[in-house]
Amino acid sequence: MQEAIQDILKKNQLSITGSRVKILELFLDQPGALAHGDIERRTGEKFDRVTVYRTLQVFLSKGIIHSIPTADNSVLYALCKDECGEGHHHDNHVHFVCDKCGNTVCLDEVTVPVIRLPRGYKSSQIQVVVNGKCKACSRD
Amino acid sequence: MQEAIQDILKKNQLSITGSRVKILELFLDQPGALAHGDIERRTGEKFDRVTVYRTLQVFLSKGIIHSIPTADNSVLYALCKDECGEGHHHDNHVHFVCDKCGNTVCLDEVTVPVIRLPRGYKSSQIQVVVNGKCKACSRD
DNA sequence: AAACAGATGCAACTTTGTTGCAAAATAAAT
DNA sequence: ATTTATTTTGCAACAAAGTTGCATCTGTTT
Ligand SMILES: [Mn+2]
Ligand SMILES: [Mn+2]
Ligand SMILES: [Zn+2]
Ligand SMILES: [Zn+2]
Repeated sequence: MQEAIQDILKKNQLSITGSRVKILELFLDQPGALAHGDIERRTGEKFDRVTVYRTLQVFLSKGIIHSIPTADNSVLYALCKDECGEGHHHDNHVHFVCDKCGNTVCLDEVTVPVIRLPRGYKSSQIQVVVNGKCKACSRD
Repeated sequence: MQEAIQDILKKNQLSITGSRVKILELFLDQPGALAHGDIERRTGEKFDRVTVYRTLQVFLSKGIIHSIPTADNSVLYALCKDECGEGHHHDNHVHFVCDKCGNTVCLDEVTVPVIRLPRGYKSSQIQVVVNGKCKACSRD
């Protein structure tokens, strides 16, 4: 685990620091997406708010995490599983937001569909966010 | 024009006030989506910021406008063209954000596709946001 | 161990959004 | 047309979210 984290940081030419290790750990420890606030809480406010912002920005620009748009316009982040790198993200999967438990997850196995646009429009990226009940919540 | 606006407000049992008329006018005057900030600017800061927030909230709850999630998590609003009403929105169309001119539009003729979810997931709503170049911007 | 580059924390600030309340405007009743 | 009742508005104060500059500290390289 600690090794995997150090690998990720080294591969992206980032120095290994407390906040980066801890925040990466949070992402690797659970399957879903995290909001800035979640991270502050789960680190026990050990790091300055500004440091968390900057760490997320660096991870984002390096292609370690990607951001997820949601219907209520809160900012969520999740680990990139494909081979994303500095500048080029390929996270063309669908995101799912559970209305009951609030969790947001990447559905890596569900790729975004082709959208037929009207004449003249050129698409560069497509974001699909599905709301509903997740596996756990639709059982009961 | 003024009549159409009054009709909309009456139909939704809203009193006819300066801010509501002016803000509806803005939406009717142009084809795209508007952010809160756009509205403040285009009204020439004639109305209090709080009034604009409350007006948008009322319009949203009445089904006069709908909100659009974007990749950069800014909040946009656009007129509902279908028959949306208090509580029930049916804005199942794709949204397009132009990376060049920044405009966001409703592609009313492009309906959101069916998404096959993994076993156990139940969907209640699907948001599709396409980025790229709009008709005007892809010409040059 | 020393030197350098980069990351952190702090303070100060901006932007965005919310709430309570008195004053003003609108709608309804007389 | 006036009065009354109901909404809406603007203001002030606040809270939350995000940004920037700068001095200090930490990690990396030699
Ligand atoms: Mn994802
Ligand atoms: Mn729309
Ligand atoms: Zn759930
Ligand atoms: Zn354009």
